[in-house]
Amino acid sequence: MPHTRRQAVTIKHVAAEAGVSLQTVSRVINNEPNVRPQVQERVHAAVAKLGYVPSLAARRLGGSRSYLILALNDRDRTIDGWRSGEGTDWVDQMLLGGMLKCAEHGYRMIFELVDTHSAHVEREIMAALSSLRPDGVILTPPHGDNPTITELLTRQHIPFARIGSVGDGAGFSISMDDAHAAEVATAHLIALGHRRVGFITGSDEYALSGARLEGWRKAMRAAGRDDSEELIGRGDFTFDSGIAAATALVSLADPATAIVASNDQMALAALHVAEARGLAVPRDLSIVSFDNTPVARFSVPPLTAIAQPIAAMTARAAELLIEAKQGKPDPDAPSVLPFELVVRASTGPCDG
Amino acid sequence: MPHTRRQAVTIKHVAAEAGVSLQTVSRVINNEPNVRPQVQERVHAAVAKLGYVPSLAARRLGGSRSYLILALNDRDRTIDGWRSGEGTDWVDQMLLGGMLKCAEHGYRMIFELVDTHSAHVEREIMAALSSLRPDGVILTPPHGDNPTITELLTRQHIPFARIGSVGDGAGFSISMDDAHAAEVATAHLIALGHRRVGFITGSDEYALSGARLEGWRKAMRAAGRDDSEELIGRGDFTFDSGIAAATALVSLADPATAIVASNDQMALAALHVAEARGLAVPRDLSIVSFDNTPVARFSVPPLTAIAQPIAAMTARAAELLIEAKQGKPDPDAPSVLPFELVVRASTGPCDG
DNA sequence: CTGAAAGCGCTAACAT
DNA sequence: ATGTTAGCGCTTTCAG
Repeated sequence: MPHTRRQAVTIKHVAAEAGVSLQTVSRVINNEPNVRPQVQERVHAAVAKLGYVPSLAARRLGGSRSYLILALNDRDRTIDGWRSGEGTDWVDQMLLGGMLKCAEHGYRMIFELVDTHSAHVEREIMAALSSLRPDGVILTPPHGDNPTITELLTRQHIPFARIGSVGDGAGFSISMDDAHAAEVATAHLIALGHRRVGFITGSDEYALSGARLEGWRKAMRAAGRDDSEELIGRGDFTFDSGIAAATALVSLADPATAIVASNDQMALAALHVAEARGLAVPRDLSIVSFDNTPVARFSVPPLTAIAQPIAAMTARAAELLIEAKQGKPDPDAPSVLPFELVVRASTGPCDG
Repeated sequence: MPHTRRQAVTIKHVAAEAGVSLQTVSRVINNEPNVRPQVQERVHAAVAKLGYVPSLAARRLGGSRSYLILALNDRDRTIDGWRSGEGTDWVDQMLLGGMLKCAEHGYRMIFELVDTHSAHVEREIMAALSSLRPDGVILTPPHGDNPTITELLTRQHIPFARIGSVGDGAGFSISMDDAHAAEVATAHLIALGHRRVGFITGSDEYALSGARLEGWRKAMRAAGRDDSEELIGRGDFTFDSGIAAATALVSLADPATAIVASNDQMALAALHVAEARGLAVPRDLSIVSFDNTPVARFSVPPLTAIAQPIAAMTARAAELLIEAKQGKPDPDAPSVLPFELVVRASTGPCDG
């Protein structure tokens, strides 16, 4: 095995080639001021000629930046999604938005799974922070709502972005308007003539669950419809909880003719309940879901759904974190990105 | 902004706490010999007490290992998959297998997109190598079959693994038995009574495309069936190419009653052609696909498919690369991992 | 079995 | 506007 310890071409080689000092090369590659255009030119030429690319490790060790953004996802949920092979593409959309945005700025995104529920969250995260020293951290739901995590990051003075977490507090809040999305979904059903629109909530562990419920309430009230508790099914994002909630909603004395489910899995459960009960979708029961994961388009019928801008949110998160390290002032408002209601075949006029 | 340059707890602190030299701590955390159990004990205690975790950057800079495995995927194909939102979960399965295996060994997997077709592949890859100095590289199809890439890595003396690339040559070859899988898929159809089984190939850019075709041939011949050119549709993994190929196969004077498609997209195209022609699936046309991405289970009818062990292959790749750095001898045979034929509703008895 | 010294490639702080 | 110096936190030599 050859000596792989030494790097082929280092800043020294570039400095020699351009006939300047190390420092000047460093200044040029970091776009710092106080270098004459002519010297810049020469350095750039040397860089190109030698194919020089700075060592991430050396930059991190010598300087105050690591050029690393750490994305933290929930371990169990993520692994379950992967194992199921059902195409929950949260991670893919994050990579699409986050990795590409990082690359634009010469940063890299590193992906890590941590267990929100574990007593060792702190230790797990501290280990990642110590090892990597990332310039910023992206928290995905439900991590952004976990005070143990946000406080740890605050204490460590590491900038972080909370995706899908709407409360204010430390860190950038990046979300879509969940309440408004639920309102739009519900209004869509009301406009189709539905009077009894049920709602299936997500897990309380997620702040957005409450926001979505509020949106449904607002739309129902605005239309003068009943928004009493019996129309609210308590779910936790799992298929099974969707079955229970949907069953209750269609079993009411005055049953729901439409359901808004807080994610695709629970909407699929509603579809399943409809079939078991001999209810045609959308004729007898209309369904709208949240998330718009790939299954939404392949179910029978395909689901009308609220699409979350996951890629856009992650890209924005990366951007804010990178700018924060560059000393740009924080934005004065939370970033709220546009969602989309994708209308498919699971919603139709009320038959009742 | 506080001074974030200094690490909270370094090897020095551990050494002081344990009353030994830096070196001894280093030996202990790297499981090197020549440390008395008693001293090890003390060091471990100090590590635990202080919550010490070594800095990746410093390890890479000081030593000869980076504890980084770089996974290289095809840029266009990957981004298209993400944007389409159709749930191609190649990347997820890679992360499932690769990230978790890396984590087991204290390594990290970094994910990077490079454009196989670009004239700048070399530059793109060299940039990643210079910046990261990974201990190993995982090439996914079609990178493993691209000599520009494999030669570059060989020249740089960086261990690499080729996933889904069967030729021998430098680097670990990790694959499933594509030929045998095609044979099993074809035999499944023959056993159902099909005589005219068509085959839709993948792009020639992928070595596995040829292997799959050979498997089909072998099964057809073994059963005494016609394996002439007219039963072979040339595809390139795209939906459109699948439409053309499937159309030709069902339009033969003696039409195919079953089709093996080299991926799910082309199988969906065959499904589409069947519907347009008024052919019921599986009654009039049976279809088997390769890949078993999430769409395969959500199509109507769901597709019988060959499932690739992507997670297992990536895990194996990571394992071999890590062992290579640790000086373990290379395995004498390529790693061939088991595939699975998942039987769903798109295949049935021949009606002809 | 253990320790001391040197240096990895870069940036920060301080000259000039 | 540029160069010099001193580390960053670790591993690799080399001495004991």
